[in-house]
Amino acid sequence: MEKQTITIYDVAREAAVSMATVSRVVNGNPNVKPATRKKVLEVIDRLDYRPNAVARGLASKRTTTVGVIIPDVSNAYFASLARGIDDVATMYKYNIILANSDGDDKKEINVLNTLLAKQVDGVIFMGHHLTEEVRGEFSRSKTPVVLAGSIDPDNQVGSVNIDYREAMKDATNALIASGNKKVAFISGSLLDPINGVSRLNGYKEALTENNITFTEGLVFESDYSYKAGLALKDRVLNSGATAAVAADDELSVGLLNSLTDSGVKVPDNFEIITSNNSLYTDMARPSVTSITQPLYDIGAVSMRLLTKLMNKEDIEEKSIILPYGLVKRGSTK
Amino acid sequence: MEKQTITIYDVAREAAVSMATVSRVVNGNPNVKPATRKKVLEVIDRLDYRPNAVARGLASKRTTTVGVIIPDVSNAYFASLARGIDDVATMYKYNIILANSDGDDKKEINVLNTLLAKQVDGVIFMGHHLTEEVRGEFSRSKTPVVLAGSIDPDNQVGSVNIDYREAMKDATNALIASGNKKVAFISGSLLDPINGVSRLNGYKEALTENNITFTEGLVFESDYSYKAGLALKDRVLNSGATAAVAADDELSVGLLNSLTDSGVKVPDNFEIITSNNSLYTDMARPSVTSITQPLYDIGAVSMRLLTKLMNKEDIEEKSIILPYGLVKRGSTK
DNA sequence: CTGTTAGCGCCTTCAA
DNA sequence: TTGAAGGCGCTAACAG
Repeated sequence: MEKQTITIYDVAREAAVSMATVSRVVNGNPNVKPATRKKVLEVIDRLDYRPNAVARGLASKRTTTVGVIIPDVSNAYFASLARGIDDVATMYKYNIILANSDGDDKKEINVLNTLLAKQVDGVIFMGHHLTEEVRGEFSRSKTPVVLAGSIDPDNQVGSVNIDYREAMKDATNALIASGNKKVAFISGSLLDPINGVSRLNGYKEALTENNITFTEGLVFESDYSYKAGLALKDRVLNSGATAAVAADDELSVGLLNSLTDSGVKVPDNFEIITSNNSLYTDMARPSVTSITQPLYDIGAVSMRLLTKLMNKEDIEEKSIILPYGLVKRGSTK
Repeated sequence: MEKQTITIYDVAREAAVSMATVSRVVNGNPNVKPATRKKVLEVIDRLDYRPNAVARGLASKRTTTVGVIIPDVSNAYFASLARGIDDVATMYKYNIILANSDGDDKKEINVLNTLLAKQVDGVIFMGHHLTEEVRGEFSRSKTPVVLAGSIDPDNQVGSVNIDYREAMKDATNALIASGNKKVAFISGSLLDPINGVSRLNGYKEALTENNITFTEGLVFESDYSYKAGLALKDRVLNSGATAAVAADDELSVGLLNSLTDSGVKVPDNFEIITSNNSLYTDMARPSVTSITQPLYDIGAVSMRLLTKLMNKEDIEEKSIILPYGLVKRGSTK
């Protein structure tokens, strides 16, 4: 037989009070006489009573769990965000349902729907782009949403990011300042606004400021992976580039290693600046100069923003921009 | 006002059938005449009805969500496991509530309790050790549990691992075979059975087979981090060791880099074999020879095992051991 | 193949 | 400060 689950009703009977009273002490409602509270608490302890959160969720319409849609937890960038999210969630007594989407539109929609079916109180979305369909679901649902490390061109939902455009501009300028005339721009899909709009524009602005003509041939659309970086070497060298700004660390280290392994000296003959300042940049030899992003904080602040939204608090600004930096390492002169 | 949530009752009314019938089509019960099924489906579509999973959970006593307790998602090793877990969970229509514990006993207990309060159908636990308290909760609860990449000395719950002892023995033997007389053993806390029992025993066995006397001075208890690896260099060199087997990749690369940076040639003057074959081992220069563990699979198989447990299927063997390997890279001769 | 009827365990007015 | 009663939205026998 199933172990008899003990309910609020059992506690009420044993303590000789009503369910309502038990409910009150369980939920910390102050309107209970200390004496009865104590009595109830004792019975709860004796019976080892555990409130059923599902029943509570049904009755109260709050589940204290939020959905987190992430492209891939095993990617260091997103994993850092996720850690920040969970820590703040825990702090505010929420749990997170984590779901990997691989950045795939269909999966995102599916996952979002099951999350909403499970009545999550809020959703944090990470992804390289937002399809119309996903945005449609967001706006038709009453559930608050925050984008973490992801751009929303329309700015309809909350979001937390750094200024990718400025950061990329700074990185490009730094490379130009050290004498590079041809700086390659390497990113993931340019269809993603974070690359095709924010970062690419920052890159172009730097060129313009330095009177350098933009060339399509120096733009490389790739994959956020170490392998993709390894594979990029020849194309990059053939383009005549003597430096590169890249949107991903694994990608950058891949490029760096294949360059080094084939005899190209970094930074003497080729310089690299990457974007995420993950552990990879520090481990590589030479280590990689990088834009620094407060990844953990982006996650943490996103979750904090979401708690406010769920709480229907007034929000000054739904689109939060966090500061970035640039840390110089061995891959630049 | 809140957007009026539409329920199974609304659909029943509009389709002129009973709630039971609607429930049947929603749940794919075959006992419904195709015509009525079609009719109901149309109404569902027209009303944009979404079943409420919380209510379903309360009524059916199944939430189709499992709890995953993880020390730290931003650690590459655990993140890989987590990805395997989520993929298989999705495959079987489950979602995962992910909770970071930092390997802290208190947090583990807390998290486990809220997970159980939320009526998860099962739990996957990852952690370096299992406290008595946690094991107590496991056994007193009816909820199935599987340990992923974690040892249970008592073997009371399901688990999926590799044979850490044999793997470490092989690695140590390889180092001895290439001429090293003094091989350092570097791991996390020796209080964790995976280190203090499995791995250390494998290391000792290798020594014994080669008539080498075990020395406490060659055992280094450290932290699973890059920094800890960097900090270990002097102590390791002072011990007279000419090689090391290590239990963690970040740790290993830290040691490797601080060795290289201070002029010690790897592998000529010092050899290293690490344990997890993460991307770090491939990115490092020289790259690091490693035991290969099917991390993703450990996660995936754990979740698969859990589905069987939740389904009350007969299990041949609750403790699954997956194969490991050894991949030679630049850190060994 | 379909409908009726009880709950699942808890919260939340509304009275007392 | 406490209790009674009515749901929350859905599933699960059990009839028919």
